[in-house]
Amino acid sequence: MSEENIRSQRVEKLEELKKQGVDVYGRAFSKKDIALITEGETDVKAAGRIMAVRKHGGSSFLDIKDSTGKIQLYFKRNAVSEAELSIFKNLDIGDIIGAEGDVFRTKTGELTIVIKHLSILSKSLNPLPEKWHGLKDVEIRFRKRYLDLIMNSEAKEVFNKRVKILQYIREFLNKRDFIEVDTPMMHPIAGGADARPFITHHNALDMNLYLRIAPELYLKRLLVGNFERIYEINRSFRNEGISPLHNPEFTMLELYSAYGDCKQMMEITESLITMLAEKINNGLAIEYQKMKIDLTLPWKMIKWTEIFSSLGVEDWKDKDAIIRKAEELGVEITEEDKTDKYEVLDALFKKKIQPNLVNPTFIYEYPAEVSPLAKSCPGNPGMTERFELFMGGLEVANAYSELNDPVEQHKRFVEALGNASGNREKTVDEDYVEALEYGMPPAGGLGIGIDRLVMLMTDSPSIREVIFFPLLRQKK
RNA sequence: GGGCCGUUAGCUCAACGGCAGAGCAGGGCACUCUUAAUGCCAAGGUUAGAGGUUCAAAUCCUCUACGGCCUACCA
Repeated sequence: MSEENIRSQRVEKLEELKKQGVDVYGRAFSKKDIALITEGETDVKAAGRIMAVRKHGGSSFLDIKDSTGKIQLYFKRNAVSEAELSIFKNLDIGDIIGAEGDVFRTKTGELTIVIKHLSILSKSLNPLPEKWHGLKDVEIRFRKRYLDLIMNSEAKEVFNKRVKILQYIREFLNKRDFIEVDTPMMHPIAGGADARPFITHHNALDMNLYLRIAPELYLKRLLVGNFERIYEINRSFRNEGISPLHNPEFTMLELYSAYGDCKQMMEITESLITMLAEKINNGLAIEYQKMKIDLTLPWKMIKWTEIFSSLGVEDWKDKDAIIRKAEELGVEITEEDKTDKYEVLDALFKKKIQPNLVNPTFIYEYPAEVSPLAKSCPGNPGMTERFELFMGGLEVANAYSELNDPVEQHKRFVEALGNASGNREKTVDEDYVEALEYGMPPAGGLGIGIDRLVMLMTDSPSIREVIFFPLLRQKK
């Protein structure tokens, strides 16, 4: 049976019902959530999508599902009106119906509503995927996520958890007197991260704009404006490769606490993530892709420079020594990367260290040259008060004491222009520096990748599994 | 960007050089406590698309599209 034939058969049923005066795409229906329905209730109204039908002549059973659960309906031909019998005859799996009746248990113990009244609330013209095996084709799962959500309870569960994680984060931060703000997503200068931006154009103003790659510089302008504890759960956009860890648009939490610092951010990170693990996974032991992760506090801390000395690099500033070590360890370095010691260090770290960071680990004190927005360590201007958090081999957070010295900031921006790796367009955000010149309080700032956090909390191997509609090429 | 793998009915999968098949869904018939309901009947295909090799191609080759993984890129 071709798809077109199935559809036209269903259209015929729809026309048949319309002819009988049935409103096939119904109206408001005050239903009780299926999960709340209990044995013995009378005249209960339930509504949902038909997931299965088992007909036995005059007696039939239907399974319907709403957002809270699934329940069986018992349809007896002689218990309803002629009009309702006609509706029943023209039903298909996938249709959304409303039913009213009494609740009992069948011989086999299944909670069931005997239908007294039946209405159709939405006719489904396309067939649902197979009831037993569900929908497996990943391409269809991502392109038609609604089908994935209808058919695969694991997928639904992942997104339920995502929703809750966002909700718990807001509760947590609000309780700590942070307020949620929203800042522009269209920036005249792309700043706050080193990433290739998407470019767009405003016609009336005839100006190019960049979709934000990070909200950081706007949030810190708010610190200048006397907002002291702020956060934004933001969508940011980076015009780079797509991978199981990267989607062009992704969700990040950024928060800033005036008069705080890097250390305070560490405490918030630990409290926030352990709180989430306890609420989402009922404890501090989680499993990610067969890795057992223990979130028990305190978390491990490793100084950034120690990573490299532990690998046997005596002086991390000695580029040739690092390259030699990388080659010795079998880490391939492209010729282009060899021109920049941070690229080599980064390659070494990503290949040899990061995969082993299973239990949460703070790597701290990063070089200023790769941290242009972070405050230097006292007495050690080359290094910054900054950490990144890794767990399950994934980078999940990045935080620092915010650089609030405008002269120093300007200098760092200019230096970053020179260091700009690859073919990034770089511009010094003079407007941001000017804001700092009015005085920004010392502050701690923290960024957490929400998508990756959701991956960890739901044991999802790919970022596409935790984003409702991941970007895919257009289907031709 | 490069490499490897995949794409067969609406869905889940067989067939792997010799007539393209099954289960589910859909249609018909029977059946008033079933739950992957059951039994019987009938239907459903440009094997992702294009080209090539061959007596013969879903199957081998080339290209294209889309997807997945790896890699590259990535503060």
